[in-house]
Amino acid sequence: MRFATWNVNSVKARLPRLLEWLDTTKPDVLCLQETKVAADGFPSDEVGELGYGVAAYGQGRWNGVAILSRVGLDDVRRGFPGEPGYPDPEARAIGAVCDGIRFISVYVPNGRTPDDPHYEYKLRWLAALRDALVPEVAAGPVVVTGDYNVAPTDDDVWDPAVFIGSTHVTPPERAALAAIRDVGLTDVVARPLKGDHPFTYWDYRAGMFHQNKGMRIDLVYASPAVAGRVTDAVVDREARKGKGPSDHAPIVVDLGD
DNA sequence: ATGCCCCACCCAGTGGGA
Repeated sequence: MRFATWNVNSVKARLPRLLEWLDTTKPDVLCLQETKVAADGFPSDEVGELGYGVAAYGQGRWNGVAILSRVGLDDVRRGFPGEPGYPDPEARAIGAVCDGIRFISVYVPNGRTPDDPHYEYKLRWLAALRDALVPEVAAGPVVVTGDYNVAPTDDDVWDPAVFIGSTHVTPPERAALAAIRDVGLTDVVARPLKGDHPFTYWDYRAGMFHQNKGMRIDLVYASPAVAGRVTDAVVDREARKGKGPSDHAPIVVDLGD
């Protein structure tokens, strides 16, 4: 099985790139984030022509997550028990069982700045996700993947000095990630196609991609039954090139039997 | 060259992203 995660930064703006990528990469399951579209506006027909079913959770202009699968989409769940809102619920998590594995596509709140109320919201959201994952990990194979908006270590940003005082690297955010791993999930670190760091995000501005000044903030957290099947994991930086890319690259993971 | 910000709102400039 091949699965992937991709923050597409608007599924409508990215549709030509998404369809081309699906046609060449052929993942069985794709977890999407920042679809930025209500569920009834999702381009289900277009991806359906490539053989994919869709489970989408969207709210319009902001956020939005989805799972595409050509190996089934069972027991779809939007959000999770105890998920906080700001104050209303936001479309940041969707789960479904595909070929025996529960995939959960997550778009963690950005946090903005450490003194912003959105930062505290981000920490509450991560803590609630951790609690909600305990029974999921006990229930069966699970993959929790998406845009976590946290760089797990200083090696996961292009220059730690630049990020002092910023979100994405603070000890409480990293502790929240560690607490999620501690429920029994492994960080499946992808290999980079270029350079030493498997960055997944590069700012559109100032030629950051071309200088490989990126961050590893898109993560694949897998339970032991899945992590033990991983034969390859790669950041597809080719998808960050060319005309009209997302600012995030997909991560593609292959599983053996 | 991989090549120097983009998205949705909806037409103009604004808020959000990380």
